[in-house]
Amino acid sequence: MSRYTPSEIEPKWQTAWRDADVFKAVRDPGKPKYYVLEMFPYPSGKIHIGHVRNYTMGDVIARYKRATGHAVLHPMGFDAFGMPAENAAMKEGGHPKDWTYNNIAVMKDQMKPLGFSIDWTREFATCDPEYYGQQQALFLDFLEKGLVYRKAATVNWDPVDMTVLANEQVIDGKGWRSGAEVERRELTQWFFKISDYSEELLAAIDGLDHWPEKVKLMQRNWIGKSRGLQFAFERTDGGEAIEVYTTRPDTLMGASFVGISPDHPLAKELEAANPDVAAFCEKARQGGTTEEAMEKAEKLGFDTGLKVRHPLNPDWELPVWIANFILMGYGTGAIFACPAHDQRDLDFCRKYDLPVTDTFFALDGDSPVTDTAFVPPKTEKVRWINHFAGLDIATGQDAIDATIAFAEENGWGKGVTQYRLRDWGLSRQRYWGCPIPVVHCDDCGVVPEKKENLPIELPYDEDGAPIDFSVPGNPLDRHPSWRDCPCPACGKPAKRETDTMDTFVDSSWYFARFTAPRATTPTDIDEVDYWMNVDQYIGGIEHAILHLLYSRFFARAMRATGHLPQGQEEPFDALFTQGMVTHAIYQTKGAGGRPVFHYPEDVDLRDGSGFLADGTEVEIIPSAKMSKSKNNVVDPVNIISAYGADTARWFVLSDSPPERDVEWTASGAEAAYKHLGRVWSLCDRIGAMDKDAKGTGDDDLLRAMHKTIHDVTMGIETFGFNAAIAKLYGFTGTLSKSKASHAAQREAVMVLAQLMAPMTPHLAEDIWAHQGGDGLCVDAPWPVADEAMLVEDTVTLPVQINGKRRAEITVPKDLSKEEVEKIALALEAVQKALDGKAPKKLIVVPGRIVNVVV
RNA sequence: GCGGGCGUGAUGGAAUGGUAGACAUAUCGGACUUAAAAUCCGAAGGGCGUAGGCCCGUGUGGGUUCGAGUCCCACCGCCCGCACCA
Repeated sequence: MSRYTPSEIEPKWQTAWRDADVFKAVRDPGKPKYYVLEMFPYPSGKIHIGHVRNYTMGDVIARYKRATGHAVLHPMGFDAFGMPAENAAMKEGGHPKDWTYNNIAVMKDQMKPLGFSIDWTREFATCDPEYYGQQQALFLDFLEKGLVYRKAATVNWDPVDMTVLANEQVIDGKGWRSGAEVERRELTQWFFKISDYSEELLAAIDGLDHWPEKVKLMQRNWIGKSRGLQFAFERTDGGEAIEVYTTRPDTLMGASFVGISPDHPLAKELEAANPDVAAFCEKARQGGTTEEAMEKAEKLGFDTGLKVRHPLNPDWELPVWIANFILMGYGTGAIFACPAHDQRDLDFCRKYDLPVTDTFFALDGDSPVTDTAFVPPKTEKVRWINHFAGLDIATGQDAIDATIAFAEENGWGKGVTQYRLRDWGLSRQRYWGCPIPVVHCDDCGVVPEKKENLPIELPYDEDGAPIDFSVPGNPLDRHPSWRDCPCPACGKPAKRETDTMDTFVDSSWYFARFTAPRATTPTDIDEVDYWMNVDQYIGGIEHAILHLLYSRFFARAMRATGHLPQGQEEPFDALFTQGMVTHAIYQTKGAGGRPVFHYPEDVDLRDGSGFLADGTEVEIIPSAKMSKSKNNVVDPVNIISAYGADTARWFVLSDSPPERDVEWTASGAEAAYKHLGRVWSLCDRIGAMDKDAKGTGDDDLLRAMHKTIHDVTMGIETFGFNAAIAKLYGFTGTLSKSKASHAAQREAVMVLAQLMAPMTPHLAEDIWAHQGGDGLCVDAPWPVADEAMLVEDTVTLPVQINGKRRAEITVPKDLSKEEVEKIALALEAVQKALDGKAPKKLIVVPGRIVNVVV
């Protein structure tokens, strides 16, 4: 052995691990269990360098936990349903199923050379009938428990593609694929009753001690709990009173008008009777339901001519308007407006010339502004100028609480808790998804499919003819025979539900399925009881809300239906959100000033500038997200063939903290490769030494080794992979300069191999074998730092004068404070500073520092 | 608008309130070489000084402390999330 050749050693050790079956997850009552999971990939057909970083982090944890005596579960699968497969079929022909399984095969071929410690026997794809059949069983259990229901809902409808679009698929009010103006349509859809758990999902966030604060906050905001007052405005015409909800009941004395949503029952009633109202509501409903669309929408109002009475003063009449900015889905779909203390209401009132009261709140010692609405802060002291009978002065939240109490006492309103969280609409008018296992029968209505008929499989073809995916709409809907089936209740001919489930459903319970992937029920209680929860979950911040919230809901719904034991309703004990791998963009200006993007291999980097072959300087935009159109994508396959998996793994962990983005640079990858080569030659050199060679500095080397064990262990435990790698660089340097005995150097290099093993497992294994280690490195227990070796006999203390370092002294580690003081005071620099006077103060922190205050 | 996070050399970044800039990249110098590459050794925050050394320095300003990159307050800048939610 003389050269580091990853292309030889990596396959060799992967074979050795496979032959020894070392990564099979085995329940072992004698060991603590550890379940580490990375968010599983969508099988796009190519692994991305971001996947490499994600799975490498998980692999470091998994290998480390294995070495520290845990029974580890580290599985992998594919989140395989979804639109890209259908889009590919539409564009290029072929079948979504073939496309998906081909991609899975290709991606596995790309992942396996990376040497992850994955138990591949547990692999599944969510499009396997075996998996989605169990998902259908879960659905039926949820249905029975009342956790799934059908209702009419407003959705984004693409009239050309004839499908519902998710909000993200609506761009500027148009369908992202067809370009057609999106309509809002009432459709009967299936919903998960996630709102049943609003309070529980919110409250339990407090217990997620090992989740990023940022993610917890995003979830709290998403659930959006608010406390307010609900009450009714009586109509002067004696019609049904209008219920409104407000979080600022304290502004009631400034009410100007009552507004209702165009989707409010009253608006619909008026619409039927009056074409003008109908025309307005039609206009108001236009545009998508996206935030973007609503942001741009102009505020529109329509005076219904109706009047209501103020609850505190029957003589005070307010007009009723229909306004496009009022959402039917929040509160009661009706509001009262207080222009003095709400900017949006003020804008509306000015536009339509509605009454505006004086402000009646003021900050203490501060006069309210008159041209813009003054929003009384909830948290600060506010003086309440006008007041209700019996209520005088209140401050902030107290004013709100007082008004609610006042309304309840007087019987005209009640305190209500609202959540922003909506029930989860799961119906998709798509082929490539999990069929919803229900049947529509003319006599029996909506009937659940019998469990023994599961899985309800997607039809591959149309009774022998290929399915035509180029026709818009859902192929299931026009399938000649798949729809037809007997009613599970009465046996008469009936029709299947043709909607499929949102793909987020698939990823909401896969973590539980990994514990028993071949079970004939959704979960095996013994297995989930042993392996769940996921001890460490790792993935991108982009899933901070939906995927994680849905999974938390699913765990609760699975608990309610007996698929998870009590106490496992929070599936992820610890969550880590990793940053992206970025790459610089190299661009020049082309015709018409349009940017032209250049591939990294076409750019010559010198002194921080980049040049093309013809000498043109390129503009370098650092740290950009990788994008095909910007020509800055790094393909892991190329990296592995050039440098090997260990280099790729080492590099994506080095330099940047794992939660932050890391910029891929050619020089950085090159440096990682060189370093691994140096470690290799070091091992080679030590292997060639005379076995009985004596040397000097054994103690120093072994102390450095134990310090490194300590630091690297801490680094891995705290996700400080970049810092752990820096320590390993340092220790490699120490070892390469060491003149210690062969025995000491051999010990050091074997520990080095073990410490590097989670990051660069193949290299570690090879060093281990070369030095004659027992068995496989992967089976060796993690080295333990000897506490005694971490403490030096002598310590070097900095001596500060007034907090600035001026000298240092080297003293025995347990020298008394008094002795240290004496030595410090005797220093020339200290004597000079003291100038014959006694120090004002003398601080000695043993083993740390001396500070002389003059 | 609301909420959160982050500002450290040329660059990515280290640093339980205790020697700021570990480690790495880029740069420069040296060794080896006919030469280059590779490899190895070394320098390097800024300023002043021949030197011993001194002064300044973690976005800006203040505060707490013997001591602040780290804690507190205000401001500036950047990034992210949410948002017609009544």
